[in-house]
Amino acid sequence: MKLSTKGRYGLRALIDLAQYSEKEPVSITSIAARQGLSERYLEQLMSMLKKADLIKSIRGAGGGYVLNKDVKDISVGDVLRALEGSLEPVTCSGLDPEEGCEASKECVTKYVWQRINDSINKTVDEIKLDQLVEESKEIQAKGVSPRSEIHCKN
Amino acid sequence: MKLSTKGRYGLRALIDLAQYSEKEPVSITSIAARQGLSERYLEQLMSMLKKADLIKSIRGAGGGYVLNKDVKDISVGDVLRALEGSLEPVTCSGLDPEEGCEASKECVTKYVWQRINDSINKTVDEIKLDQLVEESKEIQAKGVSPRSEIHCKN
DNA sequence: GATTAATCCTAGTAAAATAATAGGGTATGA
DNA sequence: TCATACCCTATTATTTTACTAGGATTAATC
Repeated sequence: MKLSTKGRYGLRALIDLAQYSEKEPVSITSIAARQGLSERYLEQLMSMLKKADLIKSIRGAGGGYVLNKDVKDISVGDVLRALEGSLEPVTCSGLDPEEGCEASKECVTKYVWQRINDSINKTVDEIKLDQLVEESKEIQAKGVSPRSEIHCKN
Repeated sequence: MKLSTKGRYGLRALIDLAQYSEKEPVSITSIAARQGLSERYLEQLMSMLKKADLIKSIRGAGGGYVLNKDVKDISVGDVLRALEGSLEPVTCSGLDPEEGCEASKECVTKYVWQRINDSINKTVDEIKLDQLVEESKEIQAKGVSPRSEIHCKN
């Protein structure tokens, strides 16, 4: 039940982007440098966020990315689902009656998976990007490692 | 964010065990046959459930496993944590202030991981084994595939 | 128009985790 | 003594993850 680096790095990257893209587009290079991530890997994550219409890109010199929605209209759930795919704890749980596995009728555990799925989605959809950006600004205002060499692995 | 077969098979196995162990110990062989699981793999899962004190074993001929607690005192959370380890969505999230990663102070996302963790645990701890056993009996009473050849992969 | 700074797209690959399989040992009832 | 069952550890095949790499396209600037 672990998130992959896609979800972890991607959420951090998007918070960073939200924080720095108010005046001009933010390049992958700059996000990667601030967050201590591989540029090439981050590129792929940004591509996924773009496909999910959370960000848009400006190509060419001076280009980069900007948000495609207001920070308050992007939830952590939107971000994680874009990067991780469905957050369902199982793949063939028959949560969707159309796509359920063939043993769905006699499946006792499917309600368990359904409830876990619902609670995860509810939780991540309640948290919006603006809250996290605010928090990030506060932490930086307090002067905690403005140019930290320590990078979180999450 | 997927559960492994450990959690999925193990929960099913424990529901099966709870249902059939009222009169006598239930062997791995019989659970594996009913649930369509590998005996050898299931053996490892049962060992984990035993280490977590959820079940106890009776060795030798006629032996098998029985529950070590009342069905109403075993939660899905107990089972999944025994099999999957912590259900935290990240490993070094600094959720525990003692063990947190070194970038913990400046970590914006840790509250997100904390909230996901809390909601998952709350959900799985609310569901007790007795509910699932009841439901399983009902399904079987309705005559849904009493000796089904179709086995759920979850 | 050339250069440079960017995103874009696909493929490949090393490492880690997962899901089993396998072999042999120990206990116990008939 | 034999068959049935749990016990414990090691090995292995497969899958997934987390990158790395190459090269194409776009656009601003010199």
